Amino acid sequence: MRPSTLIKRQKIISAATQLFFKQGYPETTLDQIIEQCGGSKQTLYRYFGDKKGILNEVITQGTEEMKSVFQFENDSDTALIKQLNEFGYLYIKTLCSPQLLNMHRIVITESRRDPELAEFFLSRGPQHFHRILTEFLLQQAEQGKLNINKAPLAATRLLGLLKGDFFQEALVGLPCPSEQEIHKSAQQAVKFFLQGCSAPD
Amino acid sequence: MRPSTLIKRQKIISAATQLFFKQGYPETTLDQIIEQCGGSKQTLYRYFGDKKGILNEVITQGTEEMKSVFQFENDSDTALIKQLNEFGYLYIKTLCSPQLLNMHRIVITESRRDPELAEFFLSRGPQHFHRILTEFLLQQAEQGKLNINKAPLAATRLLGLLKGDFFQEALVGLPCPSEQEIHKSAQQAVKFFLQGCSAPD
DNA sequence: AACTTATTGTACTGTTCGGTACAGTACATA
DNA sequence: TATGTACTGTACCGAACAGTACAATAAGTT
Repeated sequence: MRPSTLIKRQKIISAATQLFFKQGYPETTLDQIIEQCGGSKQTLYRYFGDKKGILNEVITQGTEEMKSVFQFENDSDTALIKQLNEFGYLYIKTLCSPQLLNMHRIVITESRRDPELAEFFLSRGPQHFHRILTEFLLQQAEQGKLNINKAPLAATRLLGLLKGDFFQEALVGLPCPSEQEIHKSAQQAVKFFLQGCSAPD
Repeated sequence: MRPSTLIKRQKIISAATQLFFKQGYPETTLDQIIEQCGGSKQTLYRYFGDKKGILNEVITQGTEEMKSVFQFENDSDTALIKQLNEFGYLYIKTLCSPQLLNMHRIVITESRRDPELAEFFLSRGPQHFHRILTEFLLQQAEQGKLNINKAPLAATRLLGLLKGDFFQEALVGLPCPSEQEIHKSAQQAVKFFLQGCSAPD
């Protein structure tokens, strides 16, 4: 494969990503994609087979980017609550970002036709946050800083509290919360979470 | 308006509801609706104007039904935790029912074109639960059975915990939880909630 | 340069589907 | 039984759009 081919391929994906996330998947026509990135429809079919092939690539790359959003510091000096607050903030912010909201919407719609898409998206996107949070909580519990005996369940609790405030509303198109609101909401949810953890499961 | 007209109208709505919730809104054609309930396309346009007019009616009636799902007993003898457990169970069950999931999906997709649809659906559907829970919590707090000073926020917390386990996954098409799982999940969430309430906001 | 392979642009196909036109039929009311 | 209104069935229109055919052209390779 020529290097120019790879560049072109990436251009198509970028254009498609932009359009899918702005207008939605069924609303975006192949001609629009081409108009944006140049080239010919024929090329598009050569690279991706069909329209859904493009979508798969868009979701793949989109979720890939998400993974780099957050990592817990392995710094045992930083206070637990501070780390959780930071995590909560980034979680809400990411989940309510136009990009992830649109990906969610597309997956919700298209998963009917392609159930694998849903699992793929979930495990790479939202569940990624669950995994790293679980790992962190487990580690904190082992160090005696946190009183939980089922880390995955505890992670679900915290994520639920964090999602609770805005996610459902944002998904149906209500305006996203401001930075300040996200910060405040994350802090309150974390506080509530830690209080809830004070008794055994 | 003749009585037969009302019956016919209702038949169309029922057929549309069934098809929309089974296949989705864009996937359902007007001809399919007619095939199911008899009559003519012309009648359909006479009653509802266009396809979106049918959808509005479907959402209206669908949310209306939901309101009758749950009411707190005004029985101060029944234990708080028992009432919350029952509420939690019905909340998860309703939210993860095929009917409400499909309504959610449709609203998520269509709200782009019709933002009012989202607000309409939210306030009649999901936020209805928030309202009655808030009212109940307020009442319990006044009776000194619960230590909260911001009932709406507390309601958001509990609903977040309840949603947390299954909602996001169910929305993208993963299999719905069993009765048992819902029961267990509701109980655990309620317990966590009450623990979290033990400190002031 | 000669040759091969990848790419482009344009035009086209086939189909789906919301919406309309219209002629004919049931139905209610008087 | 006469008359106007509501309904039905069928056929059609027009637009949108995924996907294809193909001839012309650019880009690599030797």
